[in-house]
Amino acid sequence: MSLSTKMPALTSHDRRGDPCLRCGARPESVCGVIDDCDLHRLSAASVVTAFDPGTSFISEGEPAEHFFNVTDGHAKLYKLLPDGRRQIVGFARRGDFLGLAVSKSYAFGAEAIDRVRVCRFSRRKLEALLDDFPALERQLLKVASNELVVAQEQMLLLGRKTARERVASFLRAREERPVPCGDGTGRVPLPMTRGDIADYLGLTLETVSRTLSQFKRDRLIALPTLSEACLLDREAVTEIAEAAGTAL
Amino acid sequence: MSLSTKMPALTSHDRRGDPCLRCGARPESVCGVIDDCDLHRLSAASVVTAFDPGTSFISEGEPAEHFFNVTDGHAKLYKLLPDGRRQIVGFARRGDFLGLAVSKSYAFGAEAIDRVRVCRFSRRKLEALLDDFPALERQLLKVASNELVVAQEQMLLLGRKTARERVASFLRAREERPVPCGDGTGRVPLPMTRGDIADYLGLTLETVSRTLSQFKRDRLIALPTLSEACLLDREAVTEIAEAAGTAL
DNA sequence: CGCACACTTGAACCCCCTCAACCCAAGTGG
DNA sequence: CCACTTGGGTTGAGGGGGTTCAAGTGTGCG
Repeated sequence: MSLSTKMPALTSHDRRGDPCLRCGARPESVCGVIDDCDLHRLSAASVVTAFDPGTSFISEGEPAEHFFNVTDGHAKLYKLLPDGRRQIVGFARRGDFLGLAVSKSYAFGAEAIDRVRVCRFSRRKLEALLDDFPALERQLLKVASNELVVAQEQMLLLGRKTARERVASFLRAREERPVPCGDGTGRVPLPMTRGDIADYLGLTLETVSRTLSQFKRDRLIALPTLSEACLLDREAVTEIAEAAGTAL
Repeated sequence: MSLSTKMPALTSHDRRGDPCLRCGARPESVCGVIDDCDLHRLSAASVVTAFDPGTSFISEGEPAEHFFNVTDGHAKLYKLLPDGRRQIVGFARRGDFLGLAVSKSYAFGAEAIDRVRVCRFSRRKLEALLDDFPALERQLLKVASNELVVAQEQMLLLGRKTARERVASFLRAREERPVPCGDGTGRVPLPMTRGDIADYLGLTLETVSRTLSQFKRDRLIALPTLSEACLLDREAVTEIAEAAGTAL
């Protein structure tokens, strides 16, 4: 990748050579609020790293020395109980910022699902960046607020929804916006395992599997491969997810 | 509505009479980061309001025009499903900032438990304050991050803990720091009803009641009144909450 | 191919929910 | 002062949704 990028000797203000400038994650990430001409500050503060599938790159409870910006791949974020019970608190994809939980130690662990690429910032350097770019800080506040809303929605799911409703909600939430599945039905990539989905929805993997099979039998979805679902009847799935049919 | 609510005549520059200066919530709230001499900017932007018990002062889905800073009392924050199922996503007390979820509409409803007093800010005025006081913005980011950590802990509770573990976790989390109960055992104020606790923990009120009774029978807690618990055996309750005894 | 791992499917069980009765304290009004 | 109401809380019996345990069935990759 790095070969043949004919770069004129790097000056602090580089014209087109800055890696952040070409980063595919930039438009979907907090970096988007930084002007092109300031991007070199970002790239100077960050280290690009990649993790193989299954690699755990954040450990719950460890000192939080780094922040991560995911530029490619998927990761699961989880919390554990001493006896091994696991709750996945979120999945991170391109553009997601990890480590927002500004405290002494990480509030959750993170493990790569497929091959994950990240920009890593040290705590110190990120704080310096925040001082210099108020827009970045405001963007982080916005991101954190949105995460909070998502987390509250998940609490409703975990506390009050049935298995059917949870799985339907999950499918709707992970549906990709731009890419419909064949004839306009929603395409849902599922890079994680059924067990991961179960630990995200507060169910067992058997219940997730059974419910997906049920949806398939009812022609609500199709499962062309293990790692992809198609919403054949978006309307119906949405209704189940929002528990709309059971009202009254 | 109520008697004798004489609001101190508010001038934009009050010398020592600034209500924010005397506000008991200030040290526990985001306002704490504002210098004394700038406090008048805060009080000028806010309107003090009180709500009777049972009053709903935020409705989920309504346009989010105001932010609230709770200065006294307790409120429950909740989300509803169409058929009436309810999930309480948090309880707000003195110093808590509501409406952080910066979006077009409120992500949850709020209802006063006891008599609640708040400072109300319009969205527009708050944003102006954020522009002028970067420290306030940073503090909000900190608060939001902490809320996120709490939310993730609650996801673990809702998704993976047993009823016993949930109730024990709740008691430990709501234990008041400074005021021990009599002989050093932890005092836990419970201004909310059993039904509220149940909707917070993803249980039924019967299960909450049964579990509390069980704890009482086992001499782990005492229930001197309906709205107060005492942790007689903090150690044991903590162990149950963290599922520490069940490991291996 | 063939192993390994993930997923599916089935049957029995259990924790918590549902439904229902009862208790108790605080009003309220005659 | 007591009968009645009301709202929250407790306790009990029975049932159900999801889990647990246990085989099977792909499916991807060496």
